[in-house]
Amino acid sequence: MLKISELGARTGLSPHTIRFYEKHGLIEASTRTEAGYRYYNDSDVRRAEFVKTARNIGFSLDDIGQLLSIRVDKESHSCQEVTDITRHKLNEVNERIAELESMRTTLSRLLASCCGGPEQATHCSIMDALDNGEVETRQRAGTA
Amino acid sequence: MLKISELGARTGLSPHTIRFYEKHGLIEASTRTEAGYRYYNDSDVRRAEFVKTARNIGFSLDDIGQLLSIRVDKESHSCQEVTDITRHKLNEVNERIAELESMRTTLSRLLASCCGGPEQATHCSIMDALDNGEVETRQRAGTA
DNA sequence: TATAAGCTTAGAGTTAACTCTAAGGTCAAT
DNA sequence: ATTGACCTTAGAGTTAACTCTAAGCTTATA
Ligand SMILES: [Zn+2]
Ligand SMILES: [Zn+2]
Ligand SMILES: [Zn+2]
Ligand SMILES: [Zn+2]
Repeated sequence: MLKISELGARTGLSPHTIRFYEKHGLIEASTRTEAGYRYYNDSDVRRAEFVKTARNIGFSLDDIGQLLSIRVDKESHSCQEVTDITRHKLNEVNERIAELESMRTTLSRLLASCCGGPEQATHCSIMDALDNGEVETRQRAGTA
Repeated sequence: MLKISELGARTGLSPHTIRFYEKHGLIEASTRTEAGYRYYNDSDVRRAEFVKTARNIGFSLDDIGQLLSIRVDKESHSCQEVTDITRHKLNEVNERIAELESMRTTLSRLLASCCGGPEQATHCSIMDALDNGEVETRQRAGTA
C-alpha cells in the first residue's frame, strides 16, 4: 500500500495532480486511514499507471475517462470502441500537425526572405509580407 | 472610416475580438464619435489587417505586440529583431510538431495492433499496451 | 415616432489541465 | 515531547485567447 507521495514517485505525478485526477474520477485510493490518508493498493497503482501512460501518449483526461470505463468492464465493451477513441485522437493529432506544418512553411519562407541583419527594419521583407497579407492563410491560428 | 462591425467584416474578426485586441494594445480606433463609437481610418485598418495576418500565421498576441512595436518605428528596429521573433516561433512550432509526430506514431501503432472489431475488449491489444506501459513515452502530453 | 440594429462599458464565463495556498491534522524519529 | 515531513480539505489562481452578458445609449429606417 502506497501513500500519495509514493504513488507520485512511482508514476511521476505530483500529489496535487493525483488528487486532481481523483476529483475527475480517474484515480482512486481504495483505502483511507482513520485520519483520511489515502492508501493505494496494487490495483489502484496499476490504474494510476494506466492513466499516466495514456496521458503520455497524449490522450485528454476525458478520453482517459472513457478508456477507464472500458478497462473496468472489458466484457461489456468492444475493440471497436477502443479503436474509435484512438482513431479520433489520431485524427485530431493529424489535423493539428497539418496546421502546424502550414505555419512552419510560412515561417520558413518568411525567414528565408529576410536578411536578418542589423539594418533598419524599414526595408524588412517579413514586415512587408505581414503588411501586405502575402501569406497563405489556410489554417486556424493557435499557440505552437 | 469604418465602424467596428465593418472592420470586423473586413478582417474576419468579431467586434468582441476587436475590442479584446484593443484592450491588449493591438488595435486602436483613432477616432471616436461623441457617443463613443469607434471609427477606424485607413491606417487603423491596415494595422488590424496586419494583426489578422500575423494571427493567421500562428503568432501569439504577445508576439504580435512585439511585431507591432517594430512596425510603428521601423527605423529604430532591425531585421534581426524581426527574425528573432520569427525564428523563435518557428522553433516552438517545430517542437510541437515533433511531439505530435511522436503521438501519431504511437497511436498508429496501437491502431494497427487492434482488430477494431465488435468482440469483447478482454483481449484488446490497445488496452494491454496501455496497461503494460508498452509505449514510448518521450514527450509532454497535451491536447491535440 | 417607433422599431430594430448596432454601439458602449465593465466584468464574468469558457476550456484544459493543472498548480498553489491556507489552515490545520498526523506520524515517525529523536 | 518536539521537530519536521507529510497529509487533509476547500477553494482560488494560472494561461491563452477569446466569448458572452447585462444594461443602457445611438442611429438608421419605415
Ligand atoms: Zn534586412
Ligand atoms: Zn528583414
Ligand atoms: Zn480485438
Ligand atoms: Zn482491440
